[in-house]
Amino acid sequence: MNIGDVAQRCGLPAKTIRYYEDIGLIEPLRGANGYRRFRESDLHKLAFLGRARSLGFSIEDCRTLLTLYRDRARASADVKQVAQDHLACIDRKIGDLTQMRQTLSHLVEACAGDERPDCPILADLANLTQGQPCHGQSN
Amino acid sequence: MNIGDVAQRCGLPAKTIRYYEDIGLIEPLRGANGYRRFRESDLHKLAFLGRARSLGFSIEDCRTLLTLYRDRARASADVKQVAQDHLACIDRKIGDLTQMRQTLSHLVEACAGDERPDCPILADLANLTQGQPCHGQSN
DNA sequence: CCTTGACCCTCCCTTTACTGGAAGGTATTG
DNA sequence: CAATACCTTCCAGTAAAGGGAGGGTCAAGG
Repeated sequence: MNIGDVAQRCGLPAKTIRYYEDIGLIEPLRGANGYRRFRESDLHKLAFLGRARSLGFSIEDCRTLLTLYRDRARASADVKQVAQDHLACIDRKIGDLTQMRQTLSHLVEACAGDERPDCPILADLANLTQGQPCHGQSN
Repeated sequence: MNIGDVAQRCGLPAKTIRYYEDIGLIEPLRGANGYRRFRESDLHKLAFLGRARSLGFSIEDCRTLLTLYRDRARASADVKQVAQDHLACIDRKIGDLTQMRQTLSHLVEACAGDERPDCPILADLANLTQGQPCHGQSN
């Protein structure tokens, strides 16, 4: 299989597949013409990677997960650890974003949004010493 | 004021302040020795930037917001638009992360986390065609 | 006067996970 | 045999800085 077909089948852009080879996540064979030749196992790995990435795992996490996947003697605890760490990371991000969202939505609601220049959003950005908003805790 | 004092006062690393000058967000003066010399107005701008960045605005948004801030003839509608777009962006991110979180937390809960190799997390990553998880909708 | 240490300067590399494009080789189709 | 659609590598760029090298400057102390 050439890269185009693989891209089609696993839903990853060809560029990304080449990149994954570059960084050593996959090792497709090469034909006499220099084209990459993908086996089913490569396709499988790429699907694994695509799925892991879509769950937000970093490339390094993906590398670890692939290794664990290949390792028949793995402990599921190791996999779980990776996933839990990532979950914690996601929770942190959600928390940060939720904070921002709250502050921002208050400000947006308070803004008239007309032709006049007065704007509580700008006022908030301008007046506050970092980390001390006027309506609660900031970040 | 030298960059160190400014960094102290506005809570941004000196590196970041230099970077903001590089990309044209601020224009501190220069002393005869080549050192940057910051006015109060620069400090003010930097505080503004720090606050805007902490709310998750992109650098380009910050540039726009600073321009609007400086423009006494602005319409608050323009500011509101920027903020609303950003809010929508945040909501999208929260949505994506929440999706991931849900799938991932299910998987983590289902994983024994012991020394045995069997792992529903790996099974999920390996078995699924992209976008079709076994327990509901994926992404 | 000289040195020491704390500043400051610029410049370049690194990060994450790709994406885009140029320049060129190959395979297929008409 | 040409056009088109593949494929190849390499280089550059993205966001928003962070790290560190190599070197200039400033204030204080001996």
